[in-house]
Amino acid sequence: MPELPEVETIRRDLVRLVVGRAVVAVDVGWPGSLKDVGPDFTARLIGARFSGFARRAKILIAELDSGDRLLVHLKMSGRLTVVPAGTPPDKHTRVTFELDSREELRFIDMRKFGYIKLVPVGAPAVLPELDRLGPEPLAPDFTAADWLDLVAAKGNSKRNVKAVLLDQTFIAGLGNIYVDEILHAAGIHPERPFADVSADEAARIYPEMRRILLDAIVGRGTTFDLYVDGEGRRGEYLERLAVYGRQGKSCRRCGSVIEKIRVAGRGTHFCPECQGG
DNA sequence: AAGAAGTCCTGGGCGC
DNA sequence: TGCGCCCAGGACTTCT
Repeated sequence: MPELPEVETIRRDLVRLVVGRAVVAVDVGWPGSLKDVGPDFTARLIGARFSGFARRAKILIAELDSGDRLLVHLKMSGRLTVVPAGTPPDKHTRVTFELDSREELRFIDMRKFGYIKLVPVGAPAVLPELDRLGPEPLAPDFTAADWLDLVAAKGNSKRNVKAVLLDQTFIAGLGNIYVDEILHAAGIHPERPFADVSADEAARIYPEMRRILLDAIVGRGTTFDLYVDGEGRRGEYLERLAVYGRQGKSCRRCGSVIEKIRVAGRGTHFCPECQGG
């Protein structure tokens, strides 16, 4: 389940492996992966050269020298990997971009939740997928004061704190794994109503959020299930997780048994001692 | 209108 | 052994 650190890891891999490469062919094995794409999808990509890869929240933005862009959302099970041409096909390969380097950029997505959307050159500058997103937690100009302003603006929400942190329009890029990790590090129970979170507690979230996301990027992401980086390697942050997937095990900080409950429709892991019962 | 619930999808794990 | 059931979850749509 790629979240901000996993998508950022893939982005960096693709900058290294794919920028400068031209598309020589496109094979669409499952058209359902393509979103708002016309019949000219394949034709307008062939001959175009990848010029850069950006990221906004969990969305990867491939930039082509034609001015076209591809928005890629991996959702639950999506993968983007670069393999030598002729590598035996993965069962769940949905779209393959053959490159002029005798390599292939493959979009693999077992659960078919992910998508690739073509944004043609000259399209309106405001894109609905990106426009509604909240701030990037790791942006250099996103300060602790900005975070507290954000919290204050949402301060009367009756939703629990986990649901708010998962809300991409509030803060962008967090998903189920890292929200559990951040709330544990900040010592806040995931079911607490957001409106009841004190200013001190809210202030604790900011540094923990930044530290955990940065550490996870350094570790090349978390492979819990299907995630791999641009070269097909697993992320190393799994072994550093404090609570996610550790139900029944002892808390690394206090030794209490980690619990798993359901919050905001998501499996939610927390320490009853560190996070206040 | 905020917030909750339903929806999409597949494979793995479980109980019987 | 094999079948059916439930679970995983991001974010959009539908409901209350």
